[in-house]
Amino acid sequence: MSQTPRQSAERSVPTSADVARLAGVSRATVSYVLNDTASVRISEPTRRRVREAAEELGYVPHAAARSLRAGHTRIVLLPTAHVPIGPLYSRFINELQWALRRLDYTVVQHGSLGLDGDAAARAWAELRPVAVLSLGGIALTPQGVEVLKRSGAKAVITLGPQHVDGAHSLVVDQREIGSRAAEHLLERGYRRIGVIMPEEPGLDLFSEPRLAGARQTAEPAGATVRPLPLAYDEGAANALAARWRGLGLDAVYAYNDEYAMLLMRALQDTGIGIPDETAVIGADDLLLGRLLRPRLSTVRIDMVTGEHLAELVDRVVRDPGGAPERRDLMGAEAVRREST
Amino acid sequence: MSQTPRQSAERSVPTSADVARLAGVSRATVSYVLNDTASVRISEPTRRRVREAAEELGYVPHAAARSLRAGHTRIVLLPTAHVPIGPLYSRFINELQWALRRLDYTVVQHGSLGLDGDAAARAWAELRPVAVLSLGGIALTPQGVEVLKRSGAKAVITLGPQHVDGAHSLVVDQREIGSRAAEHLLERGYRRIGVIMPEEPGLDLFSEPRLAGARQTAEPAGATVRPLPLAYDEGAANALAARWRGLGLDAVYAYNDEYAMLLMRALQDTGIGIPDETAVIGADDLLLGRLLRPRLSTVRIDMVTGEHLAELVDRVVRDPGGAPERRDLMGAEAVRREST
DNA sequence: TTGAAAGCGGTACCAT
DNA sequence: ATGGTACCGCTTTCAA
Repeated sequence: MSQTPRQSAERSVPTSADVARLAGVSRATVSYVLNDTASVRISEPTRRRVREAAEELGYVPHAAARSLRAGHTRIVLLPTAHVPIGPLYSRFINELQWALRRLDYTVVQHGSLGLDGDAAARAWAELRPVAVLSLGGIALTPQGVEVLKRSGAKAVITLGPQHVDGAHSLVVDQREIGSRAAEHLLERGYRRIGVIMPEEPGLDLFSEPRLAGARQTAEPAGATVRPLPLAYDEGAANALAARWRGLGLDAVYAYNDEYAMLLMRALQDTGIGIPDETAVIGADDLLLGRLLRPRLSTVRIDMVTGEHLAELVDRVVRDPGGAPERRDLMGAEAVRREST
Repeated sequence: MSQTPRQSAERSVPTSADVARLAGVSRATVSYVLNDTASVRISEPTRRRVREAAEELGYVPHAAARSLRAGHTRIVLLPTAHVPIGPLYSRFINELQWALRRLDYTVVQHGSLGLDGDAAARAWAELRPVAVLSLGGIALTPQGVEVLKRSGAKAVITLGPQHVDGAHSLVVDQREIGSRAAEHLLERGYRRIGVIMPEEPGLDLFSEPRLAGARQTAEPAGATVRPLPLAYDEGAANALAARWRGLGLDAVYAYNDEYAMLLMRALQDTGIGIPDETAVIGADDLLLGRLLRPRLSTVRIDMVTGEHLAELVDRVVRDPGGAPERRDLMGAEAVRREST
């Protein structure tokens, strides 16, 4: 009774050598059996002995040792931005992770903690990822790409506003969204357009190009575009609403549906009629927009799905030389409801 | 011109041996210099030569080789549930990741893809994580914990509804939330309480205990509690609203603010007065609740922060024998606005 | 101050 | 059908 109750108290992690010893075979044989190596025939009794020994010891292979020997990993590195960005985006990331898991990759999220692009790339390269998938906002320079590729990355894929030299870069242009919003407002006859610019740090990566898109579309048509900074907070919205009439705007593109809801409420509380006095359009087509009164017009964004992107990663990993994808990654389309 | 333009075209990843060769020193010296090993003095000229050689070759150490040698990793494994669960939760996860990064851990998200608890634990153990942090909903059995600990995990921490044998488990009780909501409704004099149960798969992990909490509090006080399944979708909400009066309820706890908004809109469209005919309370204290009319009463949830949890992980890793944390991890408090 | 060498845990080639 | 063994890249005694 005073003895070790179970072998589970053993303090050492069993290795394949332990399994081999217990089964009375060599480490090679253990490896063959446990990996079902096709190129070698092992007798059924031996297989059983090995399996039982492994089971009994609770043997678990050591991923690092394995990939050291193999010379490559199945790690897909996902550099992560610090800011959490909306329900749409986090759903996308989640989807992506699961799709990658399903393809048997190990997903490593890796924030770069204020390291500059190249130092970050070096830190990532230490893990010898087979692929790096950089999703917007993360600096990745051509040199960084070089480092990663030299360290064995088969696929370096960026998803962002511009092409990155050396990487397989999917250009997703946020300007499209602002452009569709502006286009819609113009069609409805509005000419003095405000554009909400979230003050939350990190979002400028999205808001700036959206503003630019709105400008590109509106200004040539003779409309004016005015950026309006706004924090995601009731007080800020009320303050903006209080000076609204002085701004002389007849419409506003509110970055996304959440900011639109915030602003719309403040405007309504100030007695500003929507859409009569000011039209409001959001983006993302969230359910909440349909629940507002008036129902919120919005820009629906069709992003590439996580599944699709995971497949792309896999394809590039298998055939790094393949031609870069050139599909459109994002479609955007205005949806008229009642607020415009 | 037809030659290799830069050394970057070399196909092999430089190792510390390459650096040693170029610097004219041994691999040991390279290791000493690059790691600033304190226990050994290397002359300044040598240091420089090594550093320059490393720089020139673009040397990046191999994390797997290092941790194989070291016998341990800095990996914190985060088993991930498939379902994305609300803005609060994803913010929490994000915070946690960053806090762990700041403490120099490598965060690996790992979905278990339909493996059962023990098989999943085995898969996780392959990575030899120094810590495993299981956040609710992920099955982790006592045997799984054993496997992980034997594989070298210093900390196996679970955050969930119940204690897991062998793990350092932080019990966070979702019932508290339902209980606070019910308590608030009772205080305001309501007695026939509906509880919205999201139909989205995965959320039952949260909604069931919240319902149980509401029951525990309401029924002893002579109130009735009626669960009401609802999909996150306008049509479903309208259908529920259409049969609302037949249900004979005077109040409803709507799982969280988002479902509350959905339901409230449908009830209002049906001409049901809030709170006069039916009171509504949500949970999570999202901004959107304050933007509704009437303003939405809610249950504010004070979860442990990501930073705090990361510190706990670090503490347990450093001192695995330490006494289990016993702080309350979640506070919940009803916030009255206008909908109750 | 520096170098030689053992060894971490697997895998796969070459013998037997 | 199985075993011996070199090797993946790095760290860390131990000697010189």
